[in-house]
Amino acid sequence: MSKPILTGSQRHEGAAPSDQDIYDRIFEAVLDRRLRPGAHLREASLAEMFGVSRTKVRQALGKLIQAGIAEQRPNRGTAVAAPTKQQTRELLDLRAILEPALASDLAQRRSPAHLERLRRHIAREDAARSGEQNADLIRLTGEFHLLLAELLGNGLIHTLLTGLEAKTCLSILSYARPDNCACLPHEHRDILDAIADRDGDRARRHMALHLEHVRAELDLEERAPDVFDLTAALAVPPRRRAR
Amino acid sequence: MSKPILTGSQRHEGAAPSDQDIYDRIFEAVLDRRLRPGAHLREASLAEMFGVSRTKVRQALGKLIQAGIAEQRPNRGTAVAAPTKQQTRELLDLRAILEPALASDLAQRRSPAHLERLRRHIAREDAARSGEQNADLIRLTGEFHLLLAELLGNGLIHTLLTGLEAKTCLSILSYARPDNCACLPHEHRDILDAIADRDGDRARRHMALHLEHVRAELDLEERAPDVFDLTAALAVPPRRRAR
DNA sequence: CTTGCTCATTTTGTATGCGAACTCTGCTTA
DNA sequence: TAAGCAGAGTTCGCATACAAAATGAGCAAG
Repeated sequence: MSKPILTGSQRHEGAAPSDQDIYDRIFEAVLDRRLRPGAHLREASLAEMFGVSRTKVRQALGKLIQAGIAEQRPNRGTAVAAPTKQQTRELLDLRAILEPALASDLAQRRSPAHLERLRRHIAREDAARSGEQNADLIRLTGEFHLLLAELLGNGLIHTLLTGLEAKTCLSILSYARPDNCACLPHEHRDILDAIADRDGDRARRHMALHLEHVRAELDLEERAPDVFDLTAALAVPPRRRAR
Repeated sequence: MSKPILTGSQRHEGAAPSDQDIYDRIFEAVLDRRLRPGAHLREASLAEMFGVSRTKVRQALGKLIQAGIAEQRPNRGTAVAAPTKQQTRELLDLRAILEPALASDLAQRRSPAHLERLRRHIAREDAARSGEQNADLIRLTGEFHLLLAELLGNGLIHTLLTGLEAKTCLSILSYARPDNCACLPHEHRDILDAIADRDGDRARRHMALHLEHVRAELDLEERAPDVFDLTAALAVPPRRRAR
């Protein structure tokens, strides 16, 4: 029964974190790619880290499972979800439907304040890219998509997209090709320019193209697992564990 | 400590229901509009009904809250969510983005088996309509939209749409105009016909039109609540309680 | 050297108990 | 008559306790 390692909520230093706080902390860790697919979420460890009982941790884990961020195997605990290739395709299909439409909508109803926030965001992306701050860059490129939803003012879509972004992180960690480069630097800017011009169709096309490139950087082929040579089959583990 | 009133899971008569079973039961009740917005979900009652402890009920409620189907007020328990007009507009905006695209996609890749299932479903809708089985009709018209997602074979979208459908039920119960008629009978058939013709654009347009009609049947105006006459303000309660 | 078994340890799943917050009812007081 | 207060009763929030299941180590047998 040692002191909690992590501080409580953001508000009061001494307040016990709520289950939502625990949920958010784990969620953020997934977004920042510090938690990899398959990572085991042991209840006792989390309870000690946050300074609460397992009951609260369990509620947070239940919500993560509900959101598709974590997976539960009976009597074997909870782990960060490891999406299949099929699930990854479904995820990208959904984003390909949603986000081009969002970009188009925003282009048509944007305000100068919207534009200013988008410009500031892309400036931060550029700064992180030139400064070689890779962790920041990864986070910022994800948040660009969330910013579009936020500027649209639709909280439901923003929440939905936040979950999709987290799942996308897990898919990327699972299936990124070894030679993957980060997002092409100009793609977010192309979308911004189209929005600035109030050109909905162009914004839609650039977003669709951008998402296609994300997909192209993943290896989503369903290879036939007809390998009887155990050594060859198991020599290269499919990136489950943390390095 | 009486015997559970509701039977356990669908599988084994004597098995204790899991939290997912409890979640599903409440979810179905929302879809069937037997649970109205604001209905109180008392933990002890549910625990007794399902023959489990409050702990499991609490997990199910936590997931319902996460899904946006239930709302929690601190120290005052959990209730079925009562969406605001703003949330209802956001919900319909999202469906207006998603579902026309789904209809279009399905039209382009449909198989004869798909068509057969859609036809059978609409036949059941017609039967319920002519037989005056209103409860069945309401359920079936909702399930039509889920069937499209199911036929597309995208489990993520199907899950998403199931949640949106439940929220739509809650919005309809909250804001349906008093003179609302049910869905126009031909609209689902129009969508089916366009899919049968592999006409993606027509399917998209009919779905968009259908969703606009759903929205038109709701009263989503934000009236200024500047009413100081309490009698007039409270004489017509905004349909919270069960009739 | 491998395979199969047993037992201690760890981890999860569920129920129960206790304290805190809220609601409701009835009494007091102006 | 209406407002305010106090008490009991109810319901929720959380931690703890205990039972069931799985993991891993160690040992014995083939």
